[in-house]
Amino acid sequence: MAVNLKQLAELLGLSQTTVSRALNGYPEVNAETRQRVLQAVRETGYRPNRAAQRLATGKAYSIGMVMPIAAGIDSDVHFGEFLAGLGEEAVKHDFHFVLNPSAPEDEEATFQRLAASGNVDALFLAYMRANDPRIAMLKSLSIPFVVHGRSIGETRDYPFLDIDNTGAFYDATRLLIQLGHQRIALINGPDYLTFSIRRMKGMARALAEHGLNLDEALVHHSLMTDEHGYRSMQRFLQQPDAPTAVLCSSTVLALGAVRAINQAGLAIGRDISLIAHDDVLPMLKPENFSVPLTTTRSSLRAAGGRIATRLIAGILKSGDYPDQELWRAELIVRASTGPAPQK
Amino acid sequence: MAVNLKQLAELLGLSQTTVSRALNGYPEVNAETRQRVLQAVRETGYRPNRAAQRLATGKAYSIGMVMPIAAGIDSDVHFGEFLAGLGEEAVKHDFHFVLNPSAPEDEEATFQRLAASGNVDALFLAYMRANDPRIAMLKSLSIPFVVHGRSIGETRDYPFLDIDNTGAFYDATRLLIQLGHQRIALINGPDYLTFSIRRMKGMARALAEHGLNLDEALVHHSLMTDEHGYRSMQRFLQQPDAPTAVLCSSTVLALGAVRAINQAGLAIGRDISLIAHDDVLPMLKPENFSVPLTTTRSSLRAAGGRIATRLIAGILKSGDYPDQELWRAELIVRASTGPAPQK
DNA sequence: ACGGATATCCAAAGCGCTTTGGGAGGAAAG
DNA sequence: CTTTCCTCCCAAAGCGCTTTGGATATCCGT
Repeated sequence: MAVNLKQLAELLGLSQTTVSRALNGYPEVNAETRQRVLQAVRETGYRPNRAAQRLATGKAYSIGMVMPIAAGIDSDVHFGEFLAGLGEEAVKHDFHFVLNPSAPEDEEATFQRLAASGNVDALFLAYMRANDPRIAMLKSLSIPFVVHGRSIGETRDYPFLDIDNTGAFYDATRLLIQLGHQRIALINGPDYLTFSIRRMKGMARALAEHGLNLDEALVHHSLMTDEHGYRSMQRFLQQPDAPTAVLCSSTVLALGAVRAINQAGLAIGRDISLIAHDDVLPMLKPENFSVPLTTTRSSLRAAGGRIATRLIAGILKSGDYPDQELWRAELIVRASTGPAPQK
Repeated sequence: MAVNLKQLAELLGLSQTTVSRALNGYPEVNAETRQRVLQAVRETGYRPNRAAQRLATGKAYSIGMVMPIAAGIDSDVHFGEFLAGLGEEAVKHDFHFVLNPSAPEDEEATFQRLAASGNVDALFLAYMRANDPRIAMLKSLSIPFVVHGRSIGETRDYPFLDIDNTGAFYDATRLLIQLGHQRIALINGPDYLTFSIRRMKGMARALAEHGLNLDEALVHHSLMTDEHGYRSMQRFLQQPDAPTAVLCSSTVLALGAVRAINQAGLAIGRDISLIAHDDVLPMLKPENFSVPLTTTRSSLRAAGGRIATRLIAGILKSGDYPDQELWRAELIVRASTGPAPQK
């Protein structure tokens, strides 16, 4: 049923060469001819055979991903969401995945094997850490890659997509300060991940600008599960001088935090304000919380899609995308923030 | 650097045909010659070019997966773990993935597109529901597939890998009954998934055999997050005639349940017994709970690997695996179970 | 009207593998 | 001593695409 290039060319009375060129956007083909070809493609439903293309071009048409299987990552709620974005976009372009789970200790070997296998045209990297050794490694591998997030402390001369974590939490903190809050807590992600580091920095900066200090007793780092959110919040509330506002690095953490707050008999948005970072997880919408959450929002799925798009465009040399992107998170005010309670 | 078939053949003074046959296990090749070939492969590090193989054989050497993006599935903690198993095994055989996220409503179209694309040799299906319409659909698609789990109510004439959920919870329940428990609660997964249905059935059967009834007030169905585990347990404990034992469909649920129990001031293994199903999630080991958990154990990652193995063997027509497998879960007794408290 | 651009198109050579259709040589059979 | 039959090997034809290296025709200025 499926036609191939040869048949299509015959049908059009053209050579394979011309048809191929028409399809791949080469200039040496008459505009009218190109239209005819495109039309015929539509009518016949012609789809180039990827295997043949791979063989002829040497491209793999697939992107590799080393899936970390360290604790708290592979089973991370956020990971699936990001993956969905990648997959969605990849499938549109008929690209494959090579998913390679790997323990941190043999990550390097895994990357090398993947790059050498010729099975992938590009690699993708996530869960960036400060001074992440993996980026130097990837650079030496001579295979294109894009990083989700960005390292800290290295020259920033590699392609990445990150959100402005510093800015997001700076904005959020400033809002809280403007509302009169002085003691603000932070329930953050793991302390070795760059987004955590930056969010804390953003918060510290906003505080500093208003002559306030970041109280270390009000900062917790942990995996982003709601259990951890719950426990952190509970401990904050038990402190002698409990915070009147709290920032959460994920709505998942916020889920637990909210529970702890309710349990303490406090009212969110009145007794205590809460702002969470919202990765736009479909099953956890901030507007559906009993008290709708004020959030800094940036879709994780969209990020996955964007990275796939860039990776693919890079491989195909189609389209031109910036090499480095920093997305701003929107600060969306809902009911979980309010003026600081008067003593 | 990388050698190809032609070079390898030249090096050996053989034809490509013979080398190819030696490698692919054809009989018409002298045993000694085959050894020489194998030796040369080891020395040169020859790896067949997958693109060329795909083109020549028409096989895709990749397996397709429709990743459901319905609430509570894609971001499921358990999904990543399963995926890791699949990926690990696939990569060993140099197989690719085609990850296709799809909303339930266009799942059918997604499957069809995937099957028709010629980009995958086999499909994989999970999150089985009772009378799942997808298996009839897959059968009509004339593309091999394996199901993780199994449907209920249909003729069971399709390849699957499932664990004996009924048996697992039957065993668990029987143990509790033997320990003197009469009122046993169940914190289960979503009620439309077959594993939930079967686990409840297993529990009911064990109860019935001892003249006990399953009390509907003691059964909750929900997504398997610890939040839900917490809430369910809390509600159970508030009932007038609270249960003395509880079964959880996941250690994630157990996490929440344990929290609720502790909070109620009860001692696990003495005041109340708990048995959870353990999918062997690396970040949530039952032996690391404050009171080590008695569990029914079956590794989700192993299941993923096994399915990949079977799928790949089926495509390569190498090896012979059973078409249908039912794994028994082990009942492992730890400290969270004990005799029912005397009134 | 003519050499040289310019615009369009094509034939054919791969890419690296599998597979078809033999062919040589020796053993078994007649 | 032929004839037949294995056993083991090979040459060559694809698989469906891209790309090189021209062809051919048209158009330009002079």
